[in-house]
Amino acid sequence: MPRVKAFDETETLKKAMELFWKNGYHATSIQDLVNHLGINRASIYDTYGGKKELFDKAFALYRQINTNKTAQFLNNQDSIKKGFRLLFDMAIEETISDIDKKGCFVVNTAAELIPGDHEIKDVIRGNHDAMEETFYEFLLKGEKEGEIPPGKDLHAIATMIFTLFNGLRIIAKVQSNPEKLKASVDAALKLLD
Amino acid sequence: MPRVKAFDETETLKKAMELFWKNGYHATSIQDLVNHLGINRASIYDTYGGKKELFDKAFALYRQINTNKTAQFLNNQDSIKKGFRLLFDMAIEETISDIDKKGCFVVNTAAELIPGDHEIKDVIRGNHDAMEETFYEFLLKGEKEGEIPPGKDLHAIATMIFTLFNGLRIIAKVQSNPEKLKASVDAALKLLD
DNA sequence: AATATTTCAGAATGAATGTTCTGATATTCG
DNA sequence: CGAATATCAGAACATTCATTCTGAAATATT
Repeated sequence: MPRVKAFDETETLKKAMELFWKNGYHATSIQDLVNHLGINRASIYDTYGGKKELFDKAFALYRQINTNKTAQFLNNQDSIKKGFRLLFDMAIEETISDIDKKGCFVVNTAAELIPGDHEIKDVIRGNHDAMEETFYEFLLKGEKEGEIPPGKDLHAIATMIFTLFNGLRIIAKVQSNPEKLKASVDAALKLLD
Repeated sequence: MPRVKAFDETETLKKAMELFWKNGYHATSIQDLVNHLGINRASIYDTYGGKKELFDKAFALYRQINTNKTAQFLNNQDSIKKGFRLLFDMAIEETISDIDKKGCFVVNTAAELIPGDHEIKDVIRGNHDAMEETFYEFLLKGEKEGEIPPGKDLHAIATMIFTLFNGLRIIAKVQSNPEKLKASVDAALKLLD
């Protein structure tokens, strides 16, 4: 019977994710992947297909981890305003303290591969919709529980918060002062008063 | 005496700008440039240096055009809120109606070349600072003229508006419904009431 | 007309790219 | 053990890449 698979497929995929996340699709070569994944060149092709297939799988893994983590984090928050502030502060700190300045993989990919890649647009829009829905549900909960006064356009606010979130991930790649960004988040969250 | 230069250096640079803007740095090859600029391969090297030098010059041209255009536009606006709304609506429409979905060259470049390119970060931060200062001055004028009530943290609001602006340029690459984004801008501008 | 310089088309170069192949080694199960 | 499969190192391949070179044609000034 066969020799069993020696490396953890998901674990190795995570390494590929890190590399694509950091350098983007085009600037990551198969040789880079061979060097960092720790598995053989042929095994990459056997296990994941080609470079594009590997990227797609790594990108899907990121989205899954990211959306789950965000939804789960917000679900554990009592206060809506505090919850958003914490979520944003974490994102800011994450990018600013990251030596690699990876930012957000989804944002990076949208910027790099649209319009060149024809299928990625729908994938990313799906991710956006899911994130925005999470934000909206969270806002709705705040309205029901009385933390957010009634009568606000929560859909528009959810879109605006998500858009701001995307902007932060870009700006944080360049901005070294987290306090500046946090102050802008505070300003935005006044909309919930 | 010599044959005089036959092509307009800036005009050709604009074509290079369009190409890099659309496809990014890595996905644009010298061959692509030869095809689109309409000048000879050797002339590219003679006139602009190599690929990276050409990119840097094209990127600088974009930033110059863009910051000037923005400052000039805001200076011609009477109402602060209307001015921002118009600016944002224009940016949204520009990206959504663009077949090439180029978005914003600065945002794209930040996403693609940070952290790989060591010098681009400072260049982009400089651009951010200039844009944010323009926004702040515009807000300050609104406060002085009484359109914006006093006591607001205009620096934080300028950062927040600029961050939102960046987010819009990314989201608009994926979002086909401009009204959704405009509604989120309206929500954000309530901060100025 | 003679000269100097630009621009040209396209070949040449050498390195890097993604992908496939070869053959050896390791490991599992019957 | 023997058969089957995974993994390996590294060669092989065809393509693309950025860059440089060659030599001819075009155009300006003297």
